[in-house]
Amino acid sequence: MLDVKTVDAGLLQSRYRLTKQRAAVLRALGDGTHLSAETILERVRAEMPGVSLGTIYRTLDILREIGLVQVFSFGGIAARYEATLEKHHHMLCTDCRSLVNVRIDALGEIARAIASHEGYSEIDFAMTIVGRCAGCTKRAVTAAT
Amino acid sequence: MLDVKTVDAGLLQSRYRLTKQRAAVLRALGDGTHLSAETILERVRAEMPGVSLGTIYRTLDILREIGLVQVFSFGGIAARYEATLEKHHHMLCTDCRSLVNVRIDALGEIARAIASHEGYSEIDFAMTIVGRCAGCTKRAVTAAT
DNA sequence: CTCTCTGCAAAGCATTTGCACATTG
DNA sequence: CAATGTGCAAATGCTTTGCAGAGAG
Repeated sequence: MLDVKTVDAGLLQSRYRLTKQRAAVLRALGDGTHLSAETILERVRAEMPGVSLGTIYRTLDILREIGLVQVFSFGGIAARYEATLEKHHHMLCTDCRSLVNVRIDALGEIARAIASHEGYSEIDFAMTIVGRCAGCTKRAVTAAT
Repeated sequence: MLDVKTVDAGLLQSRYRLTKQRAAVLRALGDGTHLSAETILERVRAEMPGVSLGTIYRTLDILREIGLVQVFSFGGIAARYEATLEKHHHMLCTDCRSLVNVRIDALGEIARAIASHEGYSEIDFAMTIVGRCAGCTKRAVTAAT
């Protein structure tokens, strides 16, 4: 989890302030990963009622901008937010929609080689593996019997 | 481009009919790739006014279901549709939002290894490289001078 | 004649935005 | 005080859906 110092430093470097709402969003993100804006709102409201969804989105966008949170969005599913500094990829279950982080170190080299070959600059890349997780696979097999 | 035989066979295998509208959607997709539903609508209406956006979406969904079109969707951008049977990945320009296909054969093995290690079944995977294309990079550099 | 398809318009969902007021440094 | 942040509600953009009539086998 991100500590307050890192966050504060990040915000201050830009012109942003560390308000109660923003701190609450970070706290909400802290102990869980891959939360939707809606879920984050619920968590934040638990300790600070009256916070609006708009503020959640605005905060998440700032945090993404300064690099403290990463966003995962994939066809039609509401975006999921995660407070982390580590580059990683995702594995998504098509049944239960659970999301798991995976590190795939080999990708960086591959992606950069392809991108620079095509003249692309300021590269980022994201790999998403889509399938049926172990739990859902077992459930599906059992149900079929 | 997909020929009518392939399409018709695909549709007939399921309970779907090859209507004029569906044929028009396929024709619209044929010579261009990565079209949004809105663009497809324009093209279809050029030869068949009165077609509705709902029909476009319904058709695209059927074509995806039977495997004749692939959908690319990425955070906040309208989905792009492409009529192709070949597995591939994408490179997206953050400035002009152009989309380019890339084949990265090495990924299959990597993805399958990771997925099966975690117990995932029925795997698919998608890599998206995000950056600034050659054209936009040049333009940005020129603008900065 | 039955089943599938279509256009239309309305609804849905996630996200963004305008505005007046509150808060911060 | 000047700049930034907030809640609220309305607006947006993309996509889906219900329905009644049209078309296909």
